[in-house]
Amino acid sequence: MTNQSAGGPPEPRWLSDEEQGVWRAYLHATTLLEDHLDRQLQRDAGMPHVYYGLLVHLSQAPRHRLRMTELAQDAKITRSRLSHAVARLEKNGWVRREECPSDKRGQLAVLTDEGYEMLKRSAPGHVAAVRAAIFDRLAPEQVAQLGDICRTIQAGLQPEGGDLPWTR
Amino acid sequence: MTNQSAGGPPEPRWLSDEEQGVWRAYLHATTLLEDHLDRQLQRDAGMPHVYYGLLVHLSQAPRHRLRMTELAQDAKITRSRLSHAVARLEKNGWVRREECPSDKRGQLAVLTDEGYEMLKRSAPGHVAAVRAAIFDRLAPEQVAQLGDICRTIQAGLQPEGGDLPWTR
DNA sequence: AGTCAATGCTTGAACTTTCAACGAGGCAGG
DNA sequence: CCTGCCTCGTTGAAAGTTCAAGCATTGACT
Repeated sequence: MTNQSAGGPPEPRWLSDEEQGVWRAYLHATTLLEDHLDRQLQRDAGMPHVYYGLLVHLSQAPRHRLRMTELAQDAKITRSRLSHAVARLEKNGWVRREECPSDKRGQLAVLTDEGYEMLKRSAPGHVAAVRAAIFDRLAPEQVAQLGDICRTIQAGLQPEGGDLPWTR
Repeated sequence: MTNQSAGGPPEPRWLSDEEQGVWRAYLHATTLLEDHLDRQLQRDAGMPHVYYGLLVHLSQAPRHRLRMTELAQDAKITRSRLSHAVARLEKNGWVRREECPSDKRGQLAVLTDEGYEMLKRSAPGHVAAVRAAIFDRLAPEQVAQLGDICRTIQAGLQPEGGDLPWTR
């Protein structure tokens, strides 16, 4: 009898006590982890976690290069943010820009050899940090559960229909 | 035979394929969600998600007031960040600072009536967004699983021993 | 070819976060 | 009371992010 009354604005469906608890735990866990990894990488690799992720994506791409827009999509960040980030990484000598042969508007972000070396140096420490924070703490079922949960959430937020908001 | 060889540095324990997949899914889900909620709140409440969280914490505190350090701990952010944030929220008229009667160094962050009203206005929309992204998509067992997982991760990252890094 | 909307990426300004340094007050020991 | 150290919270500058606007190219339509 508490929802869906007639007159005014619909009573919002509040979170149950359990849901509130889960939401709080989620927020705390994710902010603590983000923070932790950001610090770890800032210390050991001289860049924030997002930037590191960009290098990782490039290192996994065919010739260590990716169109800007594609990289932005892969990393789930805006093109604007990527532009600034690549500018910074370029100053560090870890990434280089190249013109796209097939589209004169396009740019390719290319992982330099130096960037690749840096990645090889810092990867073990980073993996260890991720492992220590997550995979060494969770039971195998939990890892699988986390995967399913994240994939579900992700799917709900992805504008899968093709109406990409990466134009932002 | 791939780990723990004798000579050089210990071969790092890389992530298995499944672990990599889960980690990727985690990163994507959390960044998309953060992004989504940040935008939702920026649009509907004129502030980022973290700032909204501060108001929520204050609204749940005894007399709508909290010591700065305590608020920072609750929200899992640094005191410096909080200082800047409160300055901004003060400009908006949603928070006010008060001297702490028992400790002259201390400051209390107080939620103003205006801030409380703003919270009441924007809460329904925010809850709806959280619900739409998470609780309406996950099965009840998954919600429980997510809670356990997050609490485990959180516990591993909390400097529970009393060596608080909130001094930062 | 000529037009016009859409795409690819960049830019600068405003805002937020981090980092290191600081001033002020508390607290303990002499 | 004085000294030295710790905690509370703030500050300014540097770094990162967002937002809206902008230029160049492309693609479709005529």
